[in-house]
Amino acid sequence: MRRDQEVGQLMDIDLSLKIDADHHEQEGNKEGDDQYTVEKDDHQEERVSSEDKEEAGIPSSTQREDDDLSADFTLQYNNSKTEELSVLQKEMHRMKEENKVLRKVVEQTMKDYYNLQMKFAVIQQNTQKKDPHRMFFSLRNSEKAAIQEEPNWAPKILDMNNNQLSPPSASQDFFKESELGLSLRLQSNINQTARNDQEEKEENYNEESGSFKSVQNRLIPRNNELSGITSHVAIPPHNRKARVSVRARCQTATMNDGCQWRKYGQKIAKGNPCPRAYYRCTVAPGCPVRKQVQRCLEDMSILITTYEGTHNHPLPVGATAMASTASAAASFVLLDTIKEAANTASTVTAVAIALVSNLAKKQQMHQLVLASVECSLA
DNA sequence: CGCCTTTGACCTGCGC
DNA sequence: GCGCAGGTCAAAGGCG
Repeated sequence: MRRDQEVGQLMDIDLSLKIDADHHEQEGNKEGDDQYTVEKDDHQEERVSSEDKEEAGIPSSTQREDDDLSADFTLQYNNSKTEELSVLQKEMHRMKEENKVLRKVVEQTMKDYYNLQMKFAVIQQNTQKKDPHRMFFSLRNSEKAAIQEEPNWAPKILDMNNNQLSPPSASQDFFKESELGLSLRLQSNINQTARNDQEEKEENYNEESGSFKSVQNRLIPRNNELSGITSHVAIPPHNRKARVSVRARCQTATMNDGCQWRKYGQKIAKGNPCPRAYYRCTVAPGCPVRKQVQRCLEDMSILITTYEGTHNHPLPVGATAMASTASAAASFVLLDTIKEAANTASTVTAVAIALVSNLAKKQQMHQLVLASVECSLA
């Protein structure tokens, strides 16, 4: 019901976008017409002025020189007006072309949205069949890929969800174009009964062990597959601290997430020569939030940041603004535990999204941030 | 001087 | 119980 409202809101947004685009086009045409009208008016005025001059019937015998000058002036005036008219007509033509392009973009966006809606419905049905507590959704901001991948897109995601790993081909297909892609997933591990028990035990074991390596191993394929943002939030069983890990391309030692951190330790983890740094939140005294930062073994440019705990203070402005994204995403889901986990992940999710946003602004889409958010058990 | 990083020691949980 | 690995503590030193 609430998701329907969200979808409805999205639809409203898209519809308004279309309306706006249409409106713009109309406005553009109207503006063009207006310009044309103005031009016609100018011409009429011009003609009227000429006629007025002719009708004025000024004596010609003694003022031939003045008449010649006046004729030259009128000729120049007409030439400049003609040039101006042609420039304006070109401008109008250009604007019409621009409107066509914009219209296509809007139509593409609408198609994209419609496809996403269909996919969401399919995913919803599948997840409800498999496990009523496992929610899953994906949002994408793209113009072409969604339509191109239409037939197999949702099943791929579901396979990825169930098997943790997905075929490499899926990764290339998923974002084969260097476009901005956003993918956000919420997943509940509570009362999981769909899969066989052994598989569940193994997965829970990996998560419960708190092993960074296990988390990392699960994340690598997923992020290779998504050249955008991947947020994966797994809700721990009751009375467990949510742990959120983020993968992002970052050249600096640590990601700026809006909070203030104090380093309190460093370790060489087994299986990764890169040292793991331990940080504690120092925004407020006694804040229990900690984070671990480590370079990815497979790709040193990727920084893996793992957050643990919930802030006992309001987030700084930068972090708060970014935090809204995951919280909004969490509102899709009714389970409070999922919301809680999303709030835990909110800052880091938002950081990744902000990074992507900045890169997009700078038109550096080929350097898309790879980010992944995952809640595992503490 | 206060805050931060570094780093070795210590604690804890888990598997065997 | 022992060993291993992850996580934390706290002293020492650096920096502004």
